[in-house]
Amino acid sequence: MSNFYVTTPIYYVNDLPHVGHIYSTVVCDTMARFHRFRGDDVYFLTGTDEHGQKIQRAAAQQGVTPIQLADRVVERYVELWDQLGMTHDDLIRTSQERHHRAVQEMVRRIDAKGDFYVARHEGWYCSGCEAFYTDKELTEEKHCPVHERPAEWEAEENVFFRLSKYQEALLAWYDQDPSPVQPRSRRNEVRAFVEGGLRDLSVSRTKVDWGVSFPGHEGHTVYVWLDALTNYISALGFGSDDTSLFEKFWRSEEPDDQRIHLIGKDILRFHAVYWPAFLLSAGLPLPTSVVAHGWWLVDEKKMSKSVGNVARPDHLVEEFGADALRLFLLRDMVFGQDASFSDEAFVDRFNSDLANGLGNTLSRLVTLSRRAFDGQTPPVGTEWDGALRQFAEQCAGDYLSAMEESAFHRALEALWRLLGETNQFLVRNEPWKKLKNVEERDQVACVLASGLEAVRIVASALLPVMPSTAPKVLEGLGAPTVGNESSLAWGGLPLGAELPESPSLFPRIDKKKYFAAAEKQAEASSAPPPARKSDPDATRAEDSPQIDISQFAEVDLRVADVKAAECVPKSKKLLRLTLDLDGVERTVVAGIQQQYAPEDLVGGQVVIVANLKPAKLMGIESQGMVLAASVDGAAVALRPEKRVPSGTRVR
RNA sequence: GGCGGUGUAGCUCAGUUGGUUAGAGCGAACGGCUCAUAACCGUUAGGUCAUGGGUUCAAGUCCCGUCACCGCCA
Repeated sequence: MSNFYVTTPIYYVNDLPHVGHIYSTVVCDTMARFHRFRGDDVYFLTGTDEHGQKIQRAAAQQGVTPIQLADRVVERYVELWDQLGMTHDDLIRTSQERHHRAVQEMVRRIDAKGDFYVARHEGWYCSGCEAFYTDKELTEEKHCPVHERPAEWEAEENVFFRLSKYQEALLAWYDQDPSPVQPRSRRNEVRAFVEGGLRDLSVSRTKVDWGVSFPGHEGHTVYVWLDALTNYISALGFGSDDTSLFEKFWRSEEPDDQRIHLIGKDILRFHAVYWPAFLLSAGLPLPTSVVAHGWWLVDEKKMSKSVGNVARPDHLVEEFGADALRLFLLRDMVFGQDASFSDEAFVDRFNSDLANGLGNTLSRLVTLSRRAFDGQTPPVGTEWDGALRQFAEQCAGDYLSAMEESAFHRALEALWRLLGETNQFLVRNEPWKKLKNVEERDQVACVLASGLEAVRIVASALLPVMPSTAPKVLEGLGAPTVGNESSLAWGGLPLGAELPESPSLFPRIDKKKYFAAAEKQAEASSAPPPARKSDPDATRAEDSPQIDISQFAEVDLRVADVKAAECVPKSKKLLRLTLDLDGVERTVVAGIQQQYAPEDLVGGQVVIVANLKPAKLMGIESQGMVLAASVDGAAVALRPEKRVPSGTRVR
């Protein structure tokens, strides 16, 4: 038995929870449950990242305090994790006092090591990124390359961390075998970055009040990443009076103990470069692995079509249960890679794996056994089928090794291979033809017991993945509803046990009906599709400050005909549109190239803000702005339901 | 521009240290069966393994070039 510590990223409270957050947390929860299943001592942490200028500003805009804003979003996370059956041991919030203390302790340790110095720093600053940019990195208009809004020239006297000092130590760390940075392609990426030379890192801010105050530097707060990363140990009591968890899950040096940070690939650098450097400086152990997973992508094109993405993940949960979503997320993504999220894929997976696979196999076995053995599993003394047993042992072994490698898709594949084999086994033996034949009773018992046993093993292995329905399957088999690794061994099925009438655990989804209904609902509520990335627009409508009608009237919205459209060279996002506005030609640049091809728009109509000050984008003057719903950064253009004269006012 | 990755059946992906007719699941078609949730079982799907060249007795699997997409960096 070893200590197993696993963490999700801490989620920024600027953003409401979406598939990406759900996925990270589901993966960690599954890992945590799997390790408990194996008998490890597990600590599973999730949390929220609440500091920074972005939150400060968003709160000010909404007329609330930062902590009020954070509380509101955290509440949503708590509800969601509850709904999804997450078993985290703690949820750390960076606004908590225990966290502040730990961050300050971290700062003191790094300081004691002599790894801080003060320097004046001047440059283009983007508050969205909370980072400085060089001239070259900005766009021609001095806009932030990420947020595409103006960067501000700022000067600060900052505390710097001697990151460059740790270059060699980091490279040596990456080169351990197995590498602590997973998957391998990510390790290479990080290694290349570090090899290219590290610049010291500015780790204090004077423009941000909403943060951890920097010990010894009045008016400075700690850089958000130094602050945020420390959550992984602050939650364990680092810097507090009680460091028992910290000693056990972070400081222990047992070779089998693990400290795993599961992260999205976008925050790899912070976790694989900055965080280990901070820890090295502070004289603390490093994580044993930093595992980066891919993104769930939403296929925009399918979104409004008859089949595709019409429902949000939370609707899927409401309708089909958290376990179905958990299975889908783990089974349909090759771990580490990107995958596309569509509810068509979800429904297909549900029907083929849960309804037809697990549910139906359970159902046919239970019915047969109840009929043959008077409502019970086959009698005590029944022999097992050797071939099926061997097959099951092979699959269970594959499952275990795949789970250890976080290869969830392969682990699940192994279980469904066993279900497939079980169905073939039944057809080969045709027990239903032998029910009435007394002479063949032993053989029927052997076949049914072995079939039930195979399903029992599958259900036991599913406990970490489908924590609320796997026990129901086990219950349906008359087997114990809890389990550990030894439950995967052949022969655990109670013989001669009462077998409840099989309930339909996973009723097949009628795909046509489902999509017809879902589409109607989507139209009615115009539910936004699942979000993917953090998005400043993802705040709730009721959070926006109110304006009066005259303010609205200042905005001149007009319908315009699209005469021509072309991609802006060298831009991934921008389209140059030539519009006709009541006979007057206008050029408008719109950031919708990823969702619309030029030919999708030409001949149609769009709504524009007609009295917007012209602005140059990629060297083209844009005389207006196309209105579009921003769904997590992806544009859905607003277009009149029917054609109206060009220049018609919108109000 | 530099570095790295990917490109295999309609879809999602496996393909070990190069070796007989390139695989799985899903979807589709046909047949079978009837215990079961219109399920289940069997058969079929004829894919230039992105592309051009090279090494080899033999290459999806190694080498070089090209194209496309993606990631990191500049």
